[in-house]
Amino acid sequence: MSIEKFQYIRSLQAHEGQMVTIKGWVSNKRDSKGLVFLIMRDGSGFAQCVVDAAQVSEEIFERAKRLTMESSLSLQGTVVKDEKQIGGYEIRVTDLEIIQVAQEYPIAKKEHGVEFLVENRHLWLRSRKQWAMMRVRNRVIFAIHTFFQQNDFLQMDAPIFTGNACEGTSTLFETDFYGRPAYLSQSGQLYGEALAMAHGKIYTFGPTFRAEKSKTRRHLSEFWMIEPEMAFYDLDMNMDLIEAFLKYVVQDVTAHCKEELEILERNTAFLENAVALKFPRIHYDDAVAMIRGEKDVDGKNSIKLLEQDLADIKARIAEIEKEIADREAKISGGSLKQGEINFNRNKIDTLKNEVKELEEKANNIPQWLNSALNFEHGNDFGGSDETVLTRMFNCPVMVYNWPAAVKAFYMKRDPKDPRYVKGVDVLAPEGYGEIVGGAEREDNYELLLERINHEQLPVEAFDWYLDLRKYGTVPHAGFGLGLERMVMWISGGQHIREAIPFPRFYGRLEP
RNA sequence: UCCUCAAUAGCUCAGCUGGUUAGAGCGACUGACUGUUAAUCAGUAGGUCCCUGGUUCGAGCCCAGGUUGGGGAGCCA
Repeated sequence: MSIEKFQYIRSLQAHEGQMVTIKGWVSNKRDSKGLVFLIMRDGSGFAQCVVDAAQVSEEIFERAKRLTMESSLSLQGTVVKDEKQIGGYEIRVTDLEIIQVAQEYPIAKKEHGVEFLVENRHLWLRSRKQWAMMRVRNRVIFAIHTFFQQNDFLQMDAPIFTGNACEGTSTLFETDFYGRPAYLSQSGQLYGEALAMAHGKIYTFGPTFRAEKSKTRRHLSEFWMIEPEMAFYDLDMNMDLIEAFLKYVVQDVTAHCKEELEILERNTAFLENAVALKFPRIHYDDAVAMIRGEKDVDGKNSIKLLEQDLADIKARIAEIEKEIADREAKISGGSLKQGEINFNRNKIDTLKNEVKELEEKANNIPQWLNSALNFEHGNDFGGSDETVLTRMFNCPVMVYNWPAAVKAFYMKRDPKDPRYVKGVDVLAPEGYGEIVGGAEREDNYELLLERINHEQLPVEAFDWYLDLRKYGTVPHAGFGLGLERMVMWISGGQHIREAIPFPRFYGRLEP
């Protein structure tokens, strides 16, 4: 594009040795008598810009000195290669215009608490890790569209206002629709099925809403879901598609977001290995046996692994506590310089936080163990059961053929054993939980009607949906992917609220 | 809704067994320093100890109730 008369940090490489104009913000600053080091960010990346009193006029040097964190400016300078720098290049400044000297910026370089950061989400988004996370999200979205478009899927949108609860289970947000109650959609799937009967292969990509009072790092009240629906697909084809799709997205993101994943300190070797493996497909019955520890996988036992994890965490806590005590002894020893004392204090702060998190984990594991050991065949998996199961694998696992009682009415019965439905859940490794839920749909009018009645759902609300089984019904299948959970897994983040620009969850409506 | 942990300076935290005027680091501000990578060094300002009630000669600390937040369960992507 030739609209801009300035350059972006991302493209500095192409301008080595040349004069460039950069417009952006001060993300950090260090100065001494004759030098000011500005870490500039311009949205495309970060770069150190050096203002040398010997090289610029007194006025320009004074301007550089006046800059505060997050001040906005435009500067010119020469691009110089410097391996030590973030992007590999730095800028020797020759001219500098201040756009605004920012007021005291609330987000400091030091660690902050979660609540403070979420409260300042509109500013937090500027910091390096959040910047990287949003770029990963962007690439995930792009890869999803690319995959489906290249495979002849049409993107079609489902409505957000709905008159009925599609699954009737989860809690819905109620709104007023011209005097009638309407609900914010919790899935576009039923509409996706109608669209698949018109276009063959489609996918929806839109926001969904769940009024669950969940307070965990895996839940949001508003999140984005991708729901493909394919005519003439059965469960096996569905699973083939899910596997190919997930692998494509992961490979595309790891190939195109190297810098971002590095900033996020993501272990990409794990991801690359995960998508090189064939995703295990496990029958529900086998999964239950594995969770209970009755069935080993490659010599690994779920219960023993969990017990080992607990022991490891406890050992780690003891280790950290010893380090904290050592550092405290050093500080009170009195022979340290101020700088060393500060360094040790900061280190102790970080270590204490780590202990806090480990202790929370250690508190939860016994409950998880209990839940795994006493898991009853026929139940749905809880969050901890998923973790217990996926802990044994280094890639996503697919659990298929679920007990009909715990799954939605629209899932097709397995003709070989009608106690089960042809549904599949894909569980991400490393504790990220369920990222995909899918199924072959019930395509028989009578059986579907029977299920709707059995679940005591209002039949009249499903008239149009039942129509799909009257006018040329065909076998079909589809699935739903939670965008933020996918972003979380790929980026290795700790909390789903970091995977969406402005998270909405229980108790959080601003900013 | 349940279990569990927490709330002290703008931020992250310390504050011992209940005892006089509540501390540190970071950030901000002033100054020193030619290459820093969370720079360093000296100094200055900055407090409704979440709220209400109680116990006590005396409460940041103990008790009761509440509010807000973290983690988990349930539910789910």
